[in-house]
Amino acid sequence: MAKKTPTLSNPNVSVDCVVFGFDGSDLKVLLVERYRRDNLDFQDDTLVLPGDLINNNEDLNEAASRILYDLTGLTKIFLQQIGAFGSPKRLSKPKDIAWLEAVRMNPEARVITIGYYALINIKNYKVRPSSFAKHVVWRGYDEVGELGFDHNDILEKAIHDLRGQLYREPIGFELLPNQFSLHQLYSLYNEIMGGGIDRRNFRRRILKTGFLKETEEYQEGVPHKPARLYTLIPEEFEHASKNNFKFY
Amino acid sequence: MAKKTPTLSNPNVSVDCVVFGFDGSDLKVLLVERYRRDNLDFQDDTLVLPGDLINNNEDLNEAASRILYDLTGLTKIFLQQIGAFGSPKRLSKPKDIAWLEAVRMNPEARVITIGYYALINIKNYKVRPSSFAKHVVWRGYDEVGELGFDHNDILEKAIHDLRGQLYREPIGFELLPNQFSLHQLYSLYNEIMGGGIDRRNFRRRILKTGFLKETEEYQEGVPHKPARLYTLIPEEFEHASKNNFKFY
DNA sequence: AAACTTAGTGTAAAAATTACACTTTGAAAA
DNA sequence: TTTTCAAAGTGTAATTTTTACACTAAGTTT
Repeated sequence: MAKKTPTLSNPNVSVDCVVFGFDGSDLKVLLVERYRRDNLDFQDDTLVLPGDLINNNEDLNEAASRILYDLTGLTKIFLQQIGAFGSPKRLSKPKDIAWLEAVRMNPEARVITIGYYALINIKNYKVRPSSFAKHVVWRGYDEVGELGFDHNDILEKAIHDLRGQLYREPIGFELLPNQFSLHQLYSLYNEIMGGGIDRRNFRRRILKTGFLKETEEYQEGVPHKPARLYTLIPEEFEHASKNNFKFY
Repeated sequence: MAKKTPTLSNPNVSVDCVVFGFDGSDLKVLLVERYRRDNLDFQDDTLVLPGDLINNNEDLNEAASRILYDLTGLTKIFLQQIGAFGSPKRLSKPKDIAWLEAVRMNPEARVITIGYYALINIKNYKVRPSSFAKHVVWRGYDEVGELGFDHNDILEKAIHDLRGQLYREPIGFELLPNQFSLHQLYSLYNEIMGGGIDRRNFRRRILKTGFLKETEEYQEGVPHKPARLYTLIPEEFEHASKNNFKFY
């Protein structure tokens, strides 16, 4: 049996990323059409989370960063590990098997995957002229249908952890532009949490935390009273992130 | 190169368990002396968390359960995954390398490990007459020194997650006998949280949750007023576990 | 019988949370 | 230029939750 050229990638461990974006009103997830590395025309029109086998010399977070860089061209993305998914049956749907056989060197290998979620500002994202590019799609969180592999499980865990973390750490700003209105921030929280947050109380609370600074800038081009824009004060933000701070 | 007999275990993925126990006043962790599977006299007197490579046909939780069963003889242990640890350098201390070379089929293999924590009632645990037995030791959480591999990182993440979970889910009863006094429960919470909980307020709050039922039993053999014993009401407990309940 | 140890109970003050409605501002339409 | 529209922005009272804190009760040991 001719030995294939050695690869750096580890056949047993992959990383999959749930990339959340926010367009001002809806929480979105970045999905890719399953494709074939050496034949971009091959596809089985199944949507999956972006992911890849890890390389043997690379840390798990590095692998996730690499995947996100390939996908978006962005570096320094907010990343959070959500755990390992390792059911022996996680790759056993017929279409999944067919895809693995078409693409992987060891299609029968046991693969456990490490899930991550990432938060990115959707405006910073541009389709890259990379191999991924034409297969990428944003989907509203509520419109994500059945994904390949066990990726619906990973997505579910991601939203669960995101919600939990949003409650007690001041994350979520990664999803917004550098300057944002309180309404944008409110919409973000309200959307991720599934609604029900009082607008006025939210405003009071978030200002009381002290990690927002008002700027002298205002919204432009809106057909109503323009809202003041705010920025994050990084030091206060960091401080609040420790000391098991509870925001909401 | 002669091929070794095929093994079921996957060379790239392991599971390590932080086993917490409670003796009534101190939080303890179960550690094992690093040993050699085929030569129990071999040991390098380094303490590590109990763990093992996973088998290819086994789920991650199953692997953790298997390890805990081998170690304690207990089944149905409360288990919580805390995530994957995958630094390429995690097995690179000289002593770690020496041990791997003595024990593993592929000592140079990249191994990522999935961490778990487990809660067990220390009274139910008896040293098993197994290969593990003579290498097992309970250590007070505060007295755990330097462990092999990256196991101090895993321990740290475990206590962090345990504390977080204790705040918002009614776990921790696994560490106590079936019937327990409120003082025992209080001590447990106070110890895990690192102190500072008001005894009277704790009592009021935990009773208000409604998942404790008072029994007609009392402590015996204590040199003071005996405390009433309580049990958990499983249904209420389950109900509270969902609905992102916040206890403390 | 006295001393000791832990069990068990209540309340008042402070802080946090909730619910809720009207005025302001700028752009667009009439 | 006036009117309309849409979102920005602001305050308070009632309720609930949290906190801090000290004494009495009951059983065992001396």
